[in-house]
Amino acid sequence: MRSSVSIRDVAVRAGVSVGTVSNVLNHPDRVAQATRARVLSAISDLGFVRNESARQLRAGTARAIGLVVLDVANPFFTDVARGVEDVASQAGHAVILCNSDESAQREIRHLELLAEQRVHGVLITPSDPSLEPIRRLQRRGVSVVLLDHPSSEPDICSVAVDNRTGGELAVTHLLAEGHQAIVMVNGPAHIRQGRERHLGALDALRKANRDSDLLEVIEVPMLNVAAGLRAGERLLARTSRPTAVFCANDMLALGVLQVMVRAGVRVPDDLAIVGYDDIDFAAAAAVPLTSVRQPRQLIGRTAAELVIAETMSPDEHEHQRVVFTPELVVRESSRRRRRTRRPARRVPAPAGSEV
Amino acid sequence: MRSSVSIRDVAVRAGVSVGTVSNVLNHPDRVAQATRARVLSAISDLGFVRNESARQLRAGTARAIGLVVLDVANPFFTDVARGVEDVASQAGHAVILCNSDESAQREIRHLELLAEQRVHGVLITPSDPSLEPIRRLQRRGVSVVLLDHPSSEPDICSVAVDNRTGGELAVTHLLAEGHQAIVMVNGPAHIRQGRERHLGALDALRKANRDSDLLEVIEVPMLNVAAGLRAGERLLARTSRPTAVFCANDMLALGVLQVMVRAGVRVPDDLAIVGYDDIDFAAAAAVPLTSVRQPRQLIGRTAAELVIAETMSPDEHEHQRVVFTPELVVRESSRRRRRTRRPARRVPAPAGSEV
DNA sequence: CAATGCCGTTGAAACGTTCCATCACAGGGA
DNA sequence: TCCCTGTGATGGAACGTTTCAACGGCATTG
Repeated sequence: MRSSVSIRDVAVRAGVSVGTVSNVLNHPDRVAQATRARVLSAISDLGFVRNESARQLRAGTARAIGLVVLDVANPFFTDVARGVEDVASQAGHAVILCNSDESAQREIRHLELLAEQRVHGVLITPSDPSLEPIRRLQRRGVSVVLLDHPSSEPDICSVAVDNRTGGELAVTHLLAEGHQAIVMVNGPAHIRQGRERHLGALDALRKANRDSDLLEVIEVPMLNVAAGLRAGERLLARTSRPTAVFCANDMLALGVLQVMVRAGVRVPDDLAIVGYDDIDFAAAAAVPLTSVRQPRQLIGRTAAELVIAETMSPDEHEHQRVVFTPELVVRESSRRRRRTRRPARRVPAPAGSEV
Repeated sequence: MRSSVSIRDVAVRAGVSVGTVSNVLNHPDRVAQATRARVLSAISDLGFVRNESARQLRAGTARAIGLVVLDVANPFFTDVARGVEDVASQAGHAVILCNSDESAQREIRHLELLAEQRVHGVLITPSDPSLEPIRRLQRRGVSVVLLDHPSSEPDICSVAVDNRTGGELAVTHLLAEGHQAIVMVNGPAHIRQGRERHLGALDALRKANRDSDLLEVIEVPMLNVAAGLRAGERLLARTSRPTAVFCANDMLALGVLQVMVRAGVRVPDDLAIVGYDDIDFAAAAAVPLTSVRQPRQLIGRTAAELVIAETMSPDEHEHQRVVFTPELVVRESSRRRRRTRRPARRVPAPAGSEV
């Protein structure tokens, strides 16, 4: 319990005024060497810890930034978070990590909370397509940077990766491998990333002069492994199966892959799979997963730098729209021509495996 | 910018005193229906958001609990975090998530920060074996619960899984599969979990009347995939290789597995691998990974409940030491007798595969 | 010697809440 | 008529900081 010790107690013990103690804490150069030493020893004697809420109340703003992501369990976001954290802690800011679970309602609650905390800025992957709660926050003077979501309007910073190009890369690759029936396993329609990746997939078809019917979409409610498993089971239960699946992220792809491997469906021979994000686990999957790589940490770093820059000088700040370009990483899960990975392996080539 | 609107502005607009506005916020029953309505509409007109630091300053404590983990990028911890978050948000608390990266120094910095924030309680997986920084926090009246770390002393709550039993389960299983040379890939010595899993492994040897030389230890600096990759390469470079590897967690195991698969080492025939934690990705690995399962979310939930209970009634609180029992999940990565998972597969059985 | 400038320190105001003792008022019972 | 009670509203104190104008003392300068 020890009713917590305040700056006043320290002042009494050191025989100085509270103002001086505060100066020792915040402007050590303003106070004489001897006094400073006295105050510091009083601080350590009493075990004084500055009360951040009081500091904040006076200062008007917290030394923290909020980070709202769709799902912390997704390694993509933890990597982004790592980038954010690096930059933020460099600048002396704490990071408050929130999970919206792709729910607009939870997003609103978290933003409310961050507003009450008077955070400096917020980095957010929006769940609510209207961006309305975010606007409200902005109107209150909080700098906001959209994460993994390009801004359509010019009055807000954003850091994103070109999802449309990513989707196009993935499907162009599958077409080049000769696939004629592709299913895209996508998240809920209000998740913009998925919508854009889908548009990119359609671009790929168009550019290859293929009919857009070639691509069918299966929508799942969440972007995690469990949803991937269910999608895989749905695919398995069908009478006519596609020859390739493009998943909106790696978690879904790993789920689908797991179902296929268990059911004895050969990947990629019977079914090719392409994921998105290239999380670390993609390379270690049952069949190493082809995926679209995004510069995860860099996204986080850039976003954090933007938000900090904006809070430093809100007036001359120019809103930026940073877009990174994704990159296709081809691995075994989508290679028609199978590499003889394991020396002992001598499997009769399935029909149609010649490219 | 809109210099933020305070409770006072609301009061003026609604034609009441600040006390009344505060009552509307905190004790709505105390204020008459009509007044309440007037105040509420003033609040929404002005877009008032309560200043949490002011509230906190007055109340003396934040509505938040801190969660310090070794590595957010480890799915084990994100699952634990999910459990914590569920319980905490139920109780109206925010969760401040910190990453110690297994570094005692970062741990200290984070605890310092949490102390400044006057959090209600802290859940922590300690990096610093001395627990000294944690003691300091306790002395200041913050409730602490050790996470994934049994407490040796009776004056602190802890929630853990019996690591020693887990280690024993893993190695007993490997011995039963006939392995004669086992390597344990372990994290740094100051990480208690790893030390205990190692002790359990030795228990298994003893109970089977085997010589303890049978188990060799490779120590790596971190418990992540990258470290696992390096460990795998070290193993690969050796002239005499073990027949089985037990990794201190799944991230390491996935790293080792990836190296082996790439190098054409057959798993489990040439090298069996057992991991620890049974993260979701373990089942989806190149060769589905045998692992020791821990009740991840439950650990988080229990710890959060304990810390909240302790902060509610610090005096009559009985410190508890909760220990869960782990469970071995056997998958293909350690099964001597290979199941014919893929119909096409007909691999000549390697010598000694008959159990 | 007076004026000036600098350094280190002080004391009080302010930040936005919550809490609490107090008060105004209306209605009911004696 | 007076007193009592209960309901709602009020005003100010308190929480622990930071900031800032003011001040005293000392050295320097004219």
